[in-house]
Parts: sequence; structure tokens; C-alpha cells
Amino acid sequence: MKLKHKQISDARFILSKNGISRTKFRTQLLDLFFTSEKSLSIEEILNYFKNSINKVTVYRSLASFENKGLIHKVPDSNNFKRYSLCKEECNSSSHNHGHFICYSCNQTFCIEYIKYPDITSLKGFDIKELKLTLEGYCSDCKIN
Amino acid sequence: MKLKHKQISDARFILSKNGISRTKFRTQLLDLFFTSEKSLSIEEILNYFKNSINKVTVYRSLASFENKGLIHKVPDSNNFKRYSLCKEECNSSSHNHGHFICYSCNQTFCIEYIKYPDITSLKGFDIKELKLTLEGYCSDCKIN
DNA sequence: TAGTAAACGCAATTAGGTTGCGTTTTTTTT
DNA sequence: AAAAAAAACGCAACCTAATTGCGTTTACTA
Repeated sequence: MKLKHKQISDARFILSKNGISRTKFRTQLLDLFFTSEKSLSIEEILNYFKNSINKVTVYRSLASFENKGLIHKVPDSNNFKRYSLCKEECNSSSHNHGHFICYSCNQTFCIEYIKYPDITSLKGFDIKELKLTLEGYCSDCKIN
Repeated sequence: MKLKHKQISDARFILSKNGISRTKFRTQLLDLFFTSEKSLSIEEILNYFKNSINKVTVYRSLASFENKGLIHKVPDSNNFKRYSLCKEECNSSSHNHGHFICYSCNQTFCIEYIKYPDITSLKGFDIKELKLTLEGYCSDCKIN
């Protein structure tokens, strides 16, 4: 990772800007989101930190990041908690892009560039959000 | 319910056809799905049967119905298990319609008639299924 | 109708997630 | 830079939806 140093300082800056204490762990966790293209589950985070961190701390850090709009929940086919870094387009109530879930490795990928169906109203329903989830096999898991 | 008798006999017939024992409870449960337009959660089923049935039995009956393709899981914003009757278009791997989840009452409605975005391939991904979930307020819960 | 297979119910267990609280670290104040 | 206040941490205990084991009961089938 060429930009490691810059990313770490980015992480520290962003934590401060959002009123989150710049602890060693939270800085590393936010940096992990920066360097990871994929979404992260609690289990993956615990493994990454080799269980040097308590799971309660992970849960609370993720909740903090989410409240400040740094990350957002992504769907998981097994209904586990899973998070992904927010992009520019995300706002507090809408993370307007699709997600791809791999049947095999269970990774969730944010898919920025698919078009949403144009649904603004539906008889009788007051639609606030729209979620599109694709499932199948990712490039690492599919049989070629 | 005008068609009650017919529905009960339908339920019995369908259970037999799918190799599921026609117990009193399973017949009533399948019939409940027939008469309910909405999806059902374990809690709602237990309440309906006034706790005369054990929750383990409910879980196992639902698993059995699902394995035989009679019902399918529907998304729930709180990640609880929730099921809905399969329609003609459903097959073992795909229940190709959208779902609407109400923020307030948490009911999930199957939406048959919305157009899916036309995604058959996505660079690097082998897409097997596509899920569209709408969230907001249903007609009973929205503020007019 | 006897034998086999499936379904049932109870109790115990699993596992993801949460809460309480005393301690430590970070941030703010002076 | 030290003291005070606030936020984060870690442990243990807890919560609860869901699952498993197993002995009993009910339904199917030959």
C-alpha cells in the first residue's frame, strides 16, 4: 500500500473532524475501511486485529462510525452485521447504490454504477428508500 | 372468509402433494398463509395460534414449507425470520418480485408488479439472483 | 392394524449482539 | 503542562432469535 502514511493521517483527520476520539484502534479500523474494497463483518475485523481487541469495542466503534455517517450497513445473506465505507453520494438516510453478495465467500461488494428502477410511488405505499441486492458468485469464487 | 372450507382442503391437498404430513397444525398454518396477504413472522404465527403450539414446531414447519418451495423468506428490516407464500412465478432459486417493508408496523408486502432493472451481467460477477426491497410506510401507517 | 416415518414438545444450547460498570485513554479546560 | 471532564475500553453477564437432542405422539404405508 503506497499511500499508507497518507491514509493513516487521513483517518486521524476524519475522526477528529467527526468528533470521534482518535484512539489507536479507531484510527486503524477506519484505515482498514479505506484500504478494503470490500465490506467488513465483525468477525473479519476481529480476525484482522488477531483478537487483540474486544468485540464490544468493535461493535461500539462501528456504531459510532455509522452514527457519524462514515460507514453504512450492507446487506448480508446470513443476516450478520456488515459495514462498508460511505461514498460521496451517501447521505444520512440513503446509501443509494446496489450491493452484490457472494454466495460462496459471503463478501458484500458495493456496486456504484447500476441503474435503479424508477419507482417514486406505488399505490398505497409511501416509499422512503430503495435497496437493490444482487446475489451470485464474485470473481474470486466463480467457476470459470 | 367465504372460501374457508375450500382453502382448508386446498391446504391438505398441497401438503400431501409435497410430501408433508397433514397434521392439524401444518394444515392450519398453510391455510393462514393462504388467507394472509402479508408476510408472517414467527411471533405473529405464535400469537395467531395463541401459544397453543410450540415455537420449535413453528420453526420446523416453516423450514419444511420452505424446502418444498411453498413459502419463501422475505427481508425484514430487523433481521427476523419472515415468510411469504410463493406465487406461480417463484421457483426453487428465485422469488422474482420486490418486497416492501414498513418502517412502522414492520410488515413486509410482496410487490409483484414493479419492473426490475435490466441487469444480466456485471463485470466479474456471476449474478444468480436480484432482490429489490422498498422501505417506507404502508397505507395503514403513513400519515395522510 | 402393525410397523415405520414424520412431527411434536420440552429443555437445554448456540451465537450474534447488547448492557453495566469500573478502569484507562483521550480531549478539554485552566 | 496538570487537572478535570468526556469518551473509549474490556470484562463479565445478559438478552433473545434460532437450533439441537431426544423421548413421545401422531400420521402414513404396506
